[in-house]
Amino acid sequence: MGNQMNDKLDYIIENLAEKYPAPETELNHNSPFELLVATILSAQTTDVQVNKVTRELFEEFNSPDDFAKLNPNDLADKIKSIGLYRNKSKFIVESSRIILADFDGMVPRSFSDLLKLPGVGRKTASVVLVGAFSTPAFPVDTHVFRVSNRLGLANSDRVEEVEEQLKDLIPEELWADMHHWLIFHGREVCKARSPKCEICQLKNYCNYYQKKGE
DNA sequence: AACTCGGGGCA
DNA sequence: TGCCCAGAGTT
Repeated sequence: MGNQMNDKLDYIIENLAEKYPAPETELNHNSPFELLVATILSAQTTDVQVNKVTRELFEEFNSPDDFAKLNPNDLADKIKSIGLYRNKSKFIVESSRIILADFDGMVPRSFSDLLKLPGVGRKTASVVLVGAFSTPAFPVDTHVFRVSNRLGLANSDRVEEVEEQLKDLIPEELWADMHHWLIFHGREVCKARSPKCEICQLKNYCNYYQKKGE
């Protein structure tokens, strides 16, 4: 049983070496703050639109100081194309104010402090820790959650548990690569609604695929 | 635990 | 043109 898991993990790790396209969906950023904003904007939002909107925003504004001065309604007008824009505008302005008031104008570098910012949950906090501060973390978004459960790398309906199970299973030096791979695989193959099991190299290791065949 | 926020993309 | 997709906060 543990052996099956090891075989499966080994197989996936070997396939990591096989190149998968660099995620152009990766949130680009020139500063921790820009990554924070981009990640808040990305919630519940499929894709590259976020990079475009973020670039436009940061041509005009740069620092928490700039954003803290904004009227959330004005910011909302600039980010309409990504949806949920009223919430996200409020989150970004309010987070900027908290960063100025409580964190010396610097994006906090700890998980617990990041969670104090509105619009920042465990997924967003983890993305910032990894992307801005090279701090080991394992962001569990819906791709990671779904793919891990289907493949049997994790088994839980709770995000926190999936995160713990993955961290226990995967050697820390592989967290980043595994994370990229899970997201890529979730987007391109192991899709939420119509997974392309026929082309999946891992179907023979997959709980979901086997259950489907029964 | 269920509901809300909102658009873009694709069948 | 309607259905599907993706997190965090609130009730």
